[in-house]
Amino acid sequence: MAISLKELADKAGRAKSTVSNILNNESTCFASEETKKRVFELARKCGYRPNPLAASLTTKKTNTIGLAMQTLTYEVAVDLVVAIEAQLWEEGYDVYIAHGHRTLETNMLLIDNFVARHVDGIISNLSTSEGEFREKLEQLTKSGIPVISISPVSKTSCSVVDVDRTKGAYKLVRHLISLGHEKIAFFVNDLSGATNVTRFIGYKKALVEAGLKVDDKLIFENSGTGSFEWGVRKARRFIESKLEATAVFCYNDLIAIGAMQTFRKNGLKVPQDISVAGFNNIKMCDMLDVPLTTVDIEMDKIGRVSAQLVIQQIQNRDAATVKRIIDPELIIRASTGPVTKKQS
Amino acid sequence: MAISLKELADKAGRAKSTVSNILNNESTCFASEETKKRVFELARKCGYRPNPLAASLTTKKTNTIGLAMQTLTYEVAVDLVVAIEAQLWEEGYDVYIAHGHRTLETNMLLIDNFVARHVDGIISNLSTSEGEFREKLEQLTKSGIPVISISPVSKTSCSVVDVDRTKGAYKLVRHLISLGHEKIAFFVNDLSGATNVTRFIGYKKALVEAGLKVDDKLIFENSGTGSFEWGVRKARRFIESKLEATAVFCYNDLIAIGAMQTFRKNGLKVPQDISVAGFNNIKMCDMLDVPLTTVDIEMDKIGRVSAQLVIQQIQNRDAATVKRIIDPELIIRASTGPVTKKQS
DNA sequence: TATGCTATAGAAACCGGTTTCTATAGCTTG
DNA sequence: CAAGCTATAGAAACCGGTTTCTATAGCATA
Repeated sequence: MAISLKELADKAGRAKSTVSNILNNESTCFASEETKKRVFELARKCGYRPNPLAASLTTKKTNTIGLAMQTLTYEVAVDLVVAIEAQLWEEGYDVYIAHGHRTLETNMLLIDNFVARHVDGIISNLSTSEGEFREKLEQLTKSGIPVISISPVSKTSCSVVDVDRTKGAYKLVRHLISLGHEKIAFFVNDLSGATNVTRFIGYKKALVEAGLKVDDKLIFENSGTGSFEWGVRKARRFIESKLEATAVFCYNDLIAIGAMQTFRKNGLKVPQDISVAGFNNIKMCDMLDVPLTTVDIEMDKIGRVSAQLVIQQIQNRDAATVKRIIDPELIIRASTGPVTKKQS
Repeated sequence: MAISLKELADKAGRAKSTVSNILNNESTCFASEETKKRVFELARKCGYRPNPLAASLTTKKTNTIGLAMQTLTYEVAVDLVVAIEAQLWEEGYDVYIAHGHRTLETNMLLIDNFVARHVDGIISNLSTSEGEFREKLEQLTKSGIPVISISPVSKTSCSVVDVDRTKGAYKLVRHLISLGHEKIAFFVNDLSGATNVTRFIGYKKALVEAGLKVDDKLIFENSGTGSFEWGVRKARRFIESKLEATAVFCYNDLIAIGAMQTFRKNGLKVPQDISVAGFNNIKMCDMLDVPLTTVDIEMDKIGRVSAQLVIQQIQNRDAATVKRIIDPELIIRASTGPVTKKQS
């Protein structure tokens, strides 16, 4: 079906090196205008498309990026993929997608596989950042394969693009404080997770700055999936424990949505009796009976930036690695409001 | 960094053809046991990984599948991608992902790009099924590149895996009828869209079978995005038009959710005053104050089947093309209930 | 007229594998 | 002892490009 360079060259009555030159260096090549024209026309007529596999063999470029995702089922992850894919497509790169299956081992395999495929660069949104994995990323960067990590990787030499979740949490909690809230509960599923800690830091910072105390009883932590159901369970426990908190900051939107629904089912009005806020700004926030106040982490922007960055580093191998931490925006909706009842 | 076959062969004191043979045909190759052992050990020690680009050049296989998605931002699309990627990864295939940008032209480019990349097979979830595009898919199938289309492509020679949306709609509407509903509105965004028509057919079939008439006034059709907001608008119009319908069947869940919320905000109780049903069974259905009755289209299953099918057809080039139409399941939740008020 | 430059193009090597075809040593068999 | 196998391995061609290096024709120059 597909015609080869050799065949095309034969038809044009020229050597394949000549034809290759014409096709790749239209402007600088020394072929005569007439020959050029003939070759281009013939190529078009025959629908010639160079075999990128063969080309890669010598050029050492595949015009391919490996995108490793920890998960795809969460909405923000999808926003990321969409933005990355769109941007890379525009720039002429194709993207291999792979999603981790939770274990460090699989994640290592994913990356190795990308390397074996000779991708030009890697964008990793894997959540692993443990020693062995971090080392691998560093090693890749050093060996000339640009790596962009979308997720906090401390003390690493690879580039990082991420959201400043600490700042986001800080902004959110300041907002709650400005509404008069002094006892603000924090629903978080696992403080050992990197992105969770960052939010906790922002939470504490805002409280401390306002002269409020950080009360351990208000931290609802335990490991879980970060799901809607988890939010429901947490909210039940919250109600049972009869705390005086007037606001709840949930580490993600789904949890907030589960919590909010549970509060309302139990006769608590949101935001009159209790303010609820989430994190991430998934589309659902706007579809609720009481729209959810949250922090927009702008995953599409992160995606675009990551894609641009990886291309930049491919084109300029010895460009310095970069940390780009994006400042998220507070989205105020109806689920948070001023304190109405007196605190005892 | 990476060691080549030639270098490995030199270290082993053997010709590269010999080493290649050992590595690829462990069992049938004629090399002496001792040589085999030495080669394997050396390969492991040096971390030898064959360059798949070079190999593909002669084998004509890239162990690569192109996955073309019309959209990625809708939840069912993600379920599909996850299932496909997971299945293909298990079988040793890598997947190129690309998502269309709405136009027929871009979709054609996507496919051409996959072909140029020499993918072993293509899974297409593009919504285009117009003449030119269908022809392209057929042509690929004929030229030996297996294509699985996840979306109705009529009269085509490529394989199709899809949900029987007609049956799903039929089941759903029968359910409503069994609850006593006789006037059932249908919210659909564009009856010229292929998957929308299928639902409409099921809707009509169930009505006709039950001896009920299909009332044009109950069909709320116009083009739109199929979004939550669209459902809100439709529901407002529905309320204004003071129809006597006691149930609404929405062509997707988001629309149903928007509609349901609007009904409730306007004082209509769901399901007491009006039953609402959707289609697709997105996760949100279970998180609502009134969980949504819907049809589960089992995208993960579709994904797995598509992946298996494409591999099957790669391994057996002259396998017949297949149409596999999966029977979706009705999921009954709280948003639909028996008719309570007398119909006038 | 010999020399040298320029414009154009071809030959050949290479990328890193796979595959086919050939070679040889050592043994068995007639 | 010659003929023929068998077991093992190497040589070479090939896949489809890119890149470098060489060749030649035609013209200007000394």
